[in-house]
Amino acid sequence: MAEAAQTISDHIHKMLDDLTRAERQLALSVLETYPASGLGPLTALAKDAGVSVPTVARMVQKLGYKGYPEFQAALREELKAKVKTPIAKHDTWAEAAPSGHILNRFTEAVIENIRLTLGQIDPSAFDHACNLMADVDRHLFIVGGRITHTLAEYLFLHMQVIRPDVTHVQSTSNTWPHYLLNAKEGDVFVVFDVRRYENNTLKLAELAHERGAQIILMTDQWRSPVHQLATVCLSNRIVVPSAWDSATTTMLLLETMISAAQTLNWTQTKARIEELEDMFDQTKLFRKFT
Amino acid sequence: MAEAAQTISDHIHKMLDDLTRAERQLALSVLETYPASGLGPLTALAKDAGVSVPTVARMVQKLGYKGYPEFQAALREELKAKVKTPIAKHDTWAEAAPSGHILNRFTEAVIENIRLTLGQIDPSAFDHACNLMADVDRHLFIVGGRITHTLAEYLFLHMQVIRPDVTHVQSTSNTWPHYLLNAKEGDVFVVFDVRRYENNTLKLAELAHERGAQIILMTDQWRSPVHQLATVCLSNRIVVPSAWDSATTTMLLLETMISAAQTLNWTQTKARIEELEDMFDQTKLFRKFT
DNA sequence: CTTGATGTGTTAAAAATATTTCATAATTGT
DNA sequence: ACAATTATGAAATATTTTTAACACATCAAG
Repeated sequence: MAEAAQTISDHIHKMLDDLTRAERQLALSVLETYPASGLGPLTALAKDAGVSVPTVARMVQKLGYKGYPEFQAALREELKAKVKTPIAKHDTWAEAAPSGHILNRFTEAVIENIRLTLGQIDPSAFDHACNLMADVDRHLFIVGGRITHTLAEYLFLHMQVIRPDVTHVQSTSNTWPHYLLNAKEGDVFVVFDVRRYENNTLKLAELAHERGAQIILMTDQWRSPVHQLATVCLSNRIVVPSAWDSATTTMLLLETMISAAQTLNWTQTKARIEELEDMFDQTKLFRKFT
Repeated sequence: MAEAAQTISDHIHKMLDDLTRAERQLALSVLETYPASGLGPLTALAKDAGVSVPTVARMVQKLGYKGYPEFQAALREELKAKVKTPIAKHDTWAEAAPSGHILNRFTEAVIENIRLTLGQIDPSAFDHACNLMADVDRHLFIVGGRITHTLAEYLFLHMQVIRPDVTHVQSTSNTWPHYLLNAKEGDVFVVFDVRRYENNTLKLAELAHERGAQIILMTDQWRSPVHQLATVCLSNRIVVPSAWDSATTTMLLLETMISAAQTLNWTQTKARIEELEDMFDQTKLFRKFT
């Protein structure tokens, strides 16, 4: 199947000497705008290269493919593989473990999730979300669900240092309506909702939206119904070889947002960190030396 | 012509809201291995995405193309243009953002952390930790600190489903000595302690160790002093371009351990999941349909 | 629970694309 | 220069792919 060694374009290069005039003319045309030209219809390629239709068919057979469609399929495979970054192909992450070990399988999946998630993010929407989160004129509410409340709290802990007026609301708790009383127009809600989307979370989002609040939604690739109310919707890939979904990609995005928000608010954040450190010193919560 | 925005993938992304369920499922599949999947035959794409053939035809029309071939032609054009640009290197994760954008800088750092962390893990120690965690004859205590208690709780929520006898202890709380009363020889403590190592955590670990418990430590590359008491010590890289450290790598490792533990205990886990689902159904906590 | 509207998949017809056949042109060796 | 060989393209055929038509299923409103 012409899988001699490397890429198909290399293979064509090597074959160039064994091709006839018309075929070579065609081959060079294919290489000219590789691989796009080879992915179109045979007829178009022939016309483009200035050769006849059967010439194309004959050349791909000479290259070792059964027919033009098979040649195209090979090109697509190559393209697919190429899009994966070199780091994603790194198939053993824990070098000491076999490639089938859960450490490697799981990591592989997570890296792929990260790649896909980041690839689909709209940076301007992301920046907008960070600006909203860092805006101290707006009260910041952070809403998590049954599992995601851990992520919500992680965000809360950091935002609390970065800025004042941050509240952590747990949608599974029946106390959340009380928090909503304080929400006013222009306030910001960061809502976590991944599959097994929660009714409470949706209700909370609806009420917040009615009150004129801005919603930033952290969800999965299938997107929680909350997304219809959201100002910014960040969807994460979460599928891994496990009975549960992965929060790692969401964690990454979250930390990136924290980092961005902290930069936006740096003067204030710095002062607050110092104050916090002072308090830690006084309570002797931490060890003095590493 | 649908050349409204920039790339076709952007356009699809923007359109996502106007698409129906099956169409969205298809669109996501297209984006997954973009652009390769869209360059193959319609039939293959439909099968790949798990939707019917006409759905594909309808979606591309919704996107503004006259038919599937026109859509493909547009993809090829885009591919042709992309290859011409010399910097086709995939060193940017969020392609739409400049390489200096925090999204790319942060992700780059995290991936590097993952690579280094996984590279240094001893698989047999890792497996040993998973076995201990999955062993239902030992009570499992999960201990987190000021920030890490969120990770601890994440682990707790999942382990709680996988097996009975799991307790979440927060070292910053003054109630933890009470939990220790129940700890007996052979029990397992998963302890989270990253820099700004906490005195309370160390004390707790010491007492647990005295009582003959096994300690699994999740720490950073400099390793918490708890490591001297630990049966297994898993150290993570945590440095990122931020004022704080990253928990993403730790989250990855955690989820991998959950996945491994769940496999070890599968029969029991499965039964427990089913029971849980039943209860969810009865409480109507979740939405029935996506 | 029924109705109407919308979405979705199965099937069949239409269109396009790819392959084969064959006649002609170009090339090579004598 | 002439035959033998090989290469090439036009046209016909076969195949695949795409589109259109229809029927079933699903969901929201009354």
